[in-house]
Amino acid sequence: MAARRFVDGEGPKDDPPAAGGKPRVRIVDVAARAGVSITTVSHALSQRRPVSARTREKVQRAIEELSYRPNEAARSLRGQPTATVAVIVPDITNPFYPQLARGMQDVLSPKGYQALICSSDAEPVSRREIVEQMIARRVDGICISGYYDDHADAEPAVEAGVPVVLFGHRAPYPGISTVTTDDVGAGRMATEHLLSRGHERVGFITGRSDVGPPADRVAGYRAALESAGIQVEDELVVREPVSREGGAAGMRRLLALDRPPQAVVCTNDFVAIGAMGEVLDRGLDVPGDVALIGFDDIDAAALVRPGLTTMSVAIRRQGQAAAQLILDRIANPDQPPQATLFATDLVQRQST
Amino acid sequence: MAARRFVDGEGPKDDPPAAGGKPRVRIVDVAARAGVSITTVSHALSQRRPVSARTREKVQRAIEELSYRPNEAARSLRGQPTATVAVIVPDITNPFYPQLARGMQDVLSPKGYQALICSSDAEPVSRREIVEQMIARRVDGICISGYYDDHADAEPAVEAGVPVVLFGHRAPYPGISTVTTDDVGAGRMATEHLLSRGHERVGFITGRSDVGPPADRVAGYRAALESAGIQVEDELVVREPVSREGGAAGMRRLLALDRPPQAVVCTNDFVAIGAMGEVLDRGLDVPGDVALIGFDDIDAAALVRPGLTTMSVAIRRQGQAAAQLILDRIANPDQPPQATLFATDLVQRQST
DNA sequence: ATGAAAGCGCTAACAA
DNA sequence: TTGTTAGCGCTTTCAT
Repeated sequence: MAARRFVDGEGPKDDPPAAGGKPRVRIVDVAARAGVSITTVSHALSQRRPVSARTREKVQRAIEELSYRPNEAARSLRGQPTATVAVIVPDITNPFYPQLARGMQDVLSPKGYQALICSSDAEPVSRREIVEQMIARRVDGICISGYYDDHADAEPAVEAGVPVVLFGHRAPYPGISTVTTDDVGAGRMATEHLLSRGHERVGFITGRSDVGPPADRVAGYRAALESAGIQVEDELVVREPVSREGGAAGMRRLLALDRPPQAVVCTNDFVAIGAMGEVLDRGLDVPGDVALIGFDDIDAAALVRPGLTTMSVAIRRQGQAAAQLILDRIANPDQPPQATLFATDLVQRQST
Repeated sequence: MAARRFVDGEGPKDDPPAAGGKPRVRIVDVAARAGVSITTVSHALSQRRPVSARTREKVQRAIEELSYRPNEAARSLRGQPTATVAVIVPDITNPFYPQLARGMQDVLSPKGYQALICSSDAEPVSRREIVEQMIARRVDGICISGYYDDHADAEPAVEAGVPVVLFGHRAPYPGISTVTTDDVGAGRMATEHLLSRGHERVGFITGRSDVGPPADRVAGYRAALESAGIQVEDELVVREPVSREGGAAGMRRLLALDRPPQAVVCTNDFVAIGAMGEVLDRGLDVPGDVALIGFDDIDAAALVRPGLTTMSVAIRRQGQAAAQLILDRIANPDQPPQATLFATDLVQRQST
């Protein structure tokens, strides 16, 4: 599907300011126009020292007439804060992260801060590289999300004295605040929900990693079964890629067992939706033959039919908390780092 | 204007770097450690003038030992490009835009550019404000997406000589390149698909706006009907909010007609999924009783059952094109702006 | 092949 | 209340 592409009408010399654009208006230009010194312009802007009403008025007008806008590079070179916070995510197309970013904006924007969202998905720029770049760009704070328990990438920020929040990390670390979901609790709650619906054989489709949220959720699952006096059977816990296809594959393996489970916990909603598809494709019923529960409450969880019961991680609220943590540390750098743990909510739909 | 960026009493304090973080390593530190001048360090880094192998070696080592990283603010103050491109989107939680951003990264990242994604959803920061802020931050290019045919917000960038691409705009404008979907063609193709399946009464659930993609898609729908010699009936075109709820509401209205349509075009996938839910909730069949087609091919379109037939806008590829356009103009600022029009693809699933 | 020094545009200490 | 001026850390002539 090649795009049809055509050159814009005419116009070799349509625009007089052919290339490059006009040279930018500087503070001296404003000062000259207003008939004052650059210091006065600077202070009229920052309000950091008294400026007579009449002078401020003149400066204001000059600024508008010239469309002046201070050069941020020069400002931050002088040590001014940039009023920006970097939000580093591993994959912008994973709907989880935009929600996180939105939550942060909920808090940052009213305070005059701009969130710069950086996605590290596209090589060759590594996450650490982005962190260092953001420090070099003088952001006032950094939120790093996505990989588990790896604070190495946050170190440059700590060293540079830039407030950092690690998202999804459990281990607090000197100088680093964390915001985390209680995944063990979530795994337990999901499993208990299934048990309470009368299912005794409960399976679990998880990822291939031994750490991070997927592993914690399995731990919660095991704990719930043990509390209920049910033997944990290894064959009921299958590992597959964390994706829709992985969910389908996992469900195929579970259904192929001699005694397949009546209910399955899936490590996230994509996996659950894939698993659901597999069940429905076989002419089986959800939740009649197999009940399903996922994690995250992505948009699609409410969109599929039957609606997917899921553990909601309130990601947006977590984003808000992360932003607040960063703001707090910007305001008070001496404050010790904090670890915030978020509980999850069961969102009951039709799949259980 | 942009003078005050902080809400009263909020924002970064003006106190000195009281705690946290060693002072940053500067180029002089590297020079001292390597026993050379800062000029040499600079050139060892930029390769802009020959440096003896031995000297470069020394400088390299000093840089590593000190973890030196050039201050970007100082660089861009000297007029250096920042190797960053701003991607401004209206709503980061709309899955359309992350795909766009990802497409841009596909192209930007291998060239060493970093995409800074800014979402304007959170008030009070307006889109224009973000554009100006990005210019002040000296990005090398800006991609603005989301609102229709409003190039006002792009003007500051044009004036500043910063390459801009407008996404989703049809009207080329002096100094501005555009990337657009052929929405009229898409509306026509969707409608023709339905007609070719034997449906004669085809409805349309659209948004409330008279401009932009939704309106264009309706125009294509009308054109297709006319080409087929079918009378366009106004009652078959209903306007509702562009959302899942809107889709359900629109479908209710269509089903309440004396002669309801056998097939319905929905202005996007959310609307279509809402409409689908309404049909299924009544015990009717999709596509047996009502065939449905949407636009955009969001993730959920493949996830729902029956799978939603939809017009795919290849958003990621459009992002790539937009990025390439920006890169081209960075490389050659005198080049006239271009307008790129993207055709759409029919993605056939089970809803038609 | 290497250095010294002049700014880039801004803020703030110091003067008036 | 306002102005003068010294840098912030870097790149880049212009010398050597």
